[in-house]
Amino acid sequence: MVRNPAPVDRELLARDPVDVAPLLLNKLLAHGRRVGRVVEVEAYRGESDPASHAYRGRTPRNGSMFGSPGHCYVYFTYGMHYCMNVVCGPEGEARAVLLRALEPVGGLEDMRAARAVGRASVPADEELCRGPGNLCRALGIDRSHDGLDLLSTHGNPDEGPRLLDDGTEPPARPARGRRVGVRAGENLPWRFWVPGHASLSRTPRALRDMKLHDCL
DNA sequence: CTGCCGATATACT
DNA sequence: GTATATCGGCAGC
Repeated sequence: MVRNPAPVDRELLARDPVDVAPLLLNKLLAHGRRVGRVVEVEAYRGESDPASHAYRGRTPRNGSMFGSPGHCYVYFTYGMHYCMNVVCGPEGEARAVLLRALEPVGGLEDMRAARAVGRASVPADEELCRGPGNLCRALGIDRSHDGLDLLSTHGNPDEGPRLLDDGTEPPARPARGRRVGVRAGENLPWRFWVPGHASLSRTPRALRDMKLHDCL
């Protein structure tokens, strides 16, 4: 039974991202009419994680990761892509969960239009939010949203990205494995996903086969 | 399906 | 100058 979507509980996020990450699976990310269900995430452990943007401390780019749980960290990378994180706890330790893939569930027309720009063809529905850069493109998320609170409307219900819970439970046994595209800390099993989902990000076969184990 | 390559801004050595 | 929490197009299965 699916309830009316409500903001994700901030207490859920105010913990270590390795614990929070699998609990974000099946939550919703909404931006205006565009809505996607989270199916793949990665945890980054701030200044104690060599793969984290916060490993060498605070900079103008990563400042929002040092903010409070429930806010977002949006960064620009490879000269052309935005990626989005949910800031976790403990407060001020720059820990966060990267959203890597969503299943499109609303506003598909707007997603297709956004993803078609500069491309030869419109992606298939299951590919619209497949990958951390693609999901930001599909939902229209960029650096202007960096640092915003994902759990509060601030009186503007139609402005900014939101993290919602419609009552769908996280998978009982999420898949777990190494993170994608990182060198430092490459063996840490801090990526979590919905097993077998059609909208998972494209990852090298080596990484998929390196799936360590299922958990929970 | 898989892998390789180039695009292109920003951070860091 | 080098690396990067990436992606699309294309070649070869």
